Parts: sequence; structure tokens; C-alpha cells
Amino acid sequence: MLQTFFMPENEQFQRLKAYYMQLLPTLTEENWKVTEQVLKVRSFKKGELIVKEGHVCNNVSFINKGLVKMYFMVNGKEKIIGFCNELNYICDYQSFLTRKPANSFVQALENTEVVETSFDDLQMIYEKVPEANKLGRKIAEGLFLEMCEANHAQANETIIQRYRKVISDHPWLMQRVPQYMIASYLGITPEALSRIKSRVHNKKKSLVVI
Amino acid sequence: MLQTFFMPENEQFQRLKAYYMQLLPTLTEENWKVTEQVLKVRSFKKGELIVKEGHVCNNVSFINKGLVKMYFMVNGKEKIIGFCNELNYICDYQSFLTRKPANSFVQALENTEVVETSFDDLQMIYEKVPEANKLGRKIAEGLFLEMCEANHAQANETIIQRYRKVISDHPWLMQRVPQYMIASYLGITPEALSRIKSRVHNKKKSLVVI
DNA sequence: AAAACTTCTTAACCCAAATCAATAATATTC
DNA sequence: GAATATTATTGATTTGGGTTAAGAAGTTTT
Repeated sequence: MLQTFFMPENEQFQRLKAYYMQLLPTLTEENWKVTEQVLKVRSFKKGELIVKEGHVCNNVSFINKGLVKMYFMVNGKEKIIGFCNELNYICDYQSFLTRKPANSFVQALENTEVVETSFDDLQMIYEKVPEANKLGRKIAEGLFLEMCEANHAQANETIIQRYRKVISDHPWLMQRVPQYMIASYLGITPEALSRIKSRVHNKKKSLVVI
Repeated sequence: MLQTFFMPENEQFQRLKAYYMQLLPTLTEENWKVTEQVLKVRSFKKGELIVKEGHVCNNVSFINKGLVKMYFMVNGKEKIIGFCNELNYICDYQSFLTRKPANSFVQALENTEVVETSFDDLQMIYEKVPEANKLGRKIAEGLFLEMCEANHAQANETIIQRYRKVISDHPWLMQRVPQYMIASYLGITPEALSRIKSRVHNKKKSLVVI
């Protein structure tokens, strides 16, 4: 990569640093240095697996660039539970925290570059940098809140509402992933989503119906 | 209550202390004292609401004794999202963390005694007792893991599997709550659960089927 | 013990989405 | 640009759970 020549050595970590600073404005330069030392950049080609079912997930990975999907295999079919793009963490946090084999997969949908922190390194950071626990707490709390939202939507909204929310909240998603993956994410078959789309579309043509 | 006469003043906090010690074995007596000072014991009669939709949830409540249900109202019907009994925390943690009005209710299903910590007190503890952040992180991580499990079950298991899991994981639940609440918790109508039960039962009678 | 209420079961019918199957529209490869 | 995959649509049929309704079983009240 010629570009690296023009970058300061740690350019690849700047986005992660900004993310940390946002969650923990009191983070000192000194403590960032400790954290920075353990970071590793890693690249995945489109289609490569970042997390594999049956293997313990050993890293939290901050996505610098790219797009991934997280899914389970259930009865030989994949059930997508989420997409994750730039400036977000991807991890089977369940496996990561419990140190048990993951029951999910994470696959790169585009060529993807991540910044990894290993489990052991993170524990070391929690010991050496006490305020990192605050960061860890906020990240866990954030994941918890995200999951609350998702759960609530899953339980209390119709599929049409959820479909509308997906396309309004993440318009880029429609451009970057095929529709059958959106269907899997919504928990329905591609056929059902196709029918819903045409239903929504026809309503628009005829009359204004919420 | 005459009993209180025979107890040391903080007897009611011992269970919570044990819970903390289990999550954070390094907790010092000194730090526990800081924590203990802000705790409040509160009792709810069967039927009383501990968390109300529309009100910010201002406490995390550790259940000393009793049983509660947490639920949403959706189209005038209640959708139970969980039960919580002795030695567990009950809280609309989403409302608690975001400081926004809760969209859930928590109601005592039996006379219930809780030990409360208010939001402000907890923030104070996070400041005064740095290691409390570690505790807070672990609690948030624990809630996250719980929610992962629930989500995974919801998405990937049949209702029959989930029904079986409920009765094997929490046999006490069947004794302490009516069946229609279990149905709501499973996300189906009481009628459907009744049908499923008879289906499961008939299978047992005829042949060994999974 | 009778009355009133709550909870559970069973049956008939309905509907949304799954499944199965065929075809159409797009993308990708050669 | 023809051939081949991949993705999306549409139709016919099946199915699991919702809804409605009625009755049975179990509790509580009086």
C-alpha cells in the first residue's frame, strides 16, 4: 500500500481514538498510548469470515472501512441478526465475554479493515487503566440499549413498520446488500418481503394510507 | 414489623452484599460502607406497580423477597417480557440509563421487598468508588448476555422448544404464575399455549418423539 | 353450599406468512 | 454479447397461531 507512506504510523487508529474520546472525554493521552499499543489492524476480503461458529471470539473489532453481516445458522439457513459498517464495533460479545465458542458467524460483505483488541489485552487495559472500566461499562450499556430497541421493535411493530424503519434509518443498507438479506434480517422469507414491498407500493399509488 | 427488632440494622442488605461480592471479590469493607449508605428498603403489596410507563425509572431494585413481572402495554394488552424473583435486580434499565420515560411496567405478583439504589446515588458511587465501574460494567454485561440468550431463543427456537425450556429452567414459575402469563411471555395467546400443551402431551402418550 | 369470578380447554373459522414451484429481471463471467 | 449465476417476483397451496365463542374446571366470596 503506497498510501501508508504518506500517513503517520497510527493514522489507522485515529477513528477509534475519536470514538473513545466521544464516550470518555476524560481519556488522557497517556492512557490512550497504553491502549494504542495493543491494537492490531487486520483486513478481510469480501466473503471472509471474521467470527466463526464454534470458535471463541477473541477480539473486539472496530470497523475502519467496510461492511459485515452477523448471522446464525439455523436448520441449514442463515438468520441475519445485524449489519455493521464503518465506525462501529463488531464482535460476538457473548462469546467474547463468556469465553465460550460463538454460535454466530460474522462475514465481510465488502473488503473490510478492522482495528482489533484481543480479550487478554482488554483485561490488561482494564487493570492498568482504571477509567477503561468506565468505557467498558458504557460500551456494554450501549450494546444493551441497542438490543432493547431491537427487541422492542421485533415484539411490538408490524413487519411493514420494521421494513419502513430499516429503509429510513439505513438507506445505505439497501444499496449495499441484496434484498434477501434484509428479509432474513427482518425475520421473513425473501418472497414475503417482495410481496410486502409490492403491497406498500400499491397503497402509495392508490391512496394515502398510513 | 417485630422481626426488625431481632435483626442487626443492615440485615436487609446482606443478600445484596453477597451478590456484589460474588461479582467483585475485591470489594473492600470501606467501599461497601459507601455503597450501603444510600440503600433504601421498600415493600410492595401484590399488584402494586414498581415501574410505571411514562415515568423515568429512578432506581435499580434488588429483590430480597417476592416476584414481579415486567411487561409492555401493546394495543391495550400486556406483553410480558420477563419475570424476576429473589436475588435478582429489577429495573427498566433502558429508562434508567437514558433518563427517558419508561415504556414498560413492573408489577409485584407477590408481596415483594426490594433494596433500591437511586440513579443519582449510583453516579455518586461511580465517582467515589472507582472499582464500582467494574461492577457496573459486569452488571451491564450480564444484562446484555441475558438479552442475547432471550433473543436467540426467540428467533431460533420453536414455541414448543421455548415452552419446554421455560418449564425445565424455571419450574417454580409454573407454581407461582398463571398459565396465561407464561403464554404472554412466550408471545402467544393462552389458547395457543393450551393447544401446544395438549399436543406435547399427546405425543408423549403415543410415541417417543424428541 | 351456592354464586360469582378467574383461569383453562376445546372447537370453528380466518389470515399472514411459509413453502413449493416457476418465471422474470439483473449481474457476472467467459 | 451470449451464457451463466444470482437475485427478485408472482402464483398455488399449506400451516400455525389469532380470533371468537362456549363451556369446563378451579377459586373465592358471601
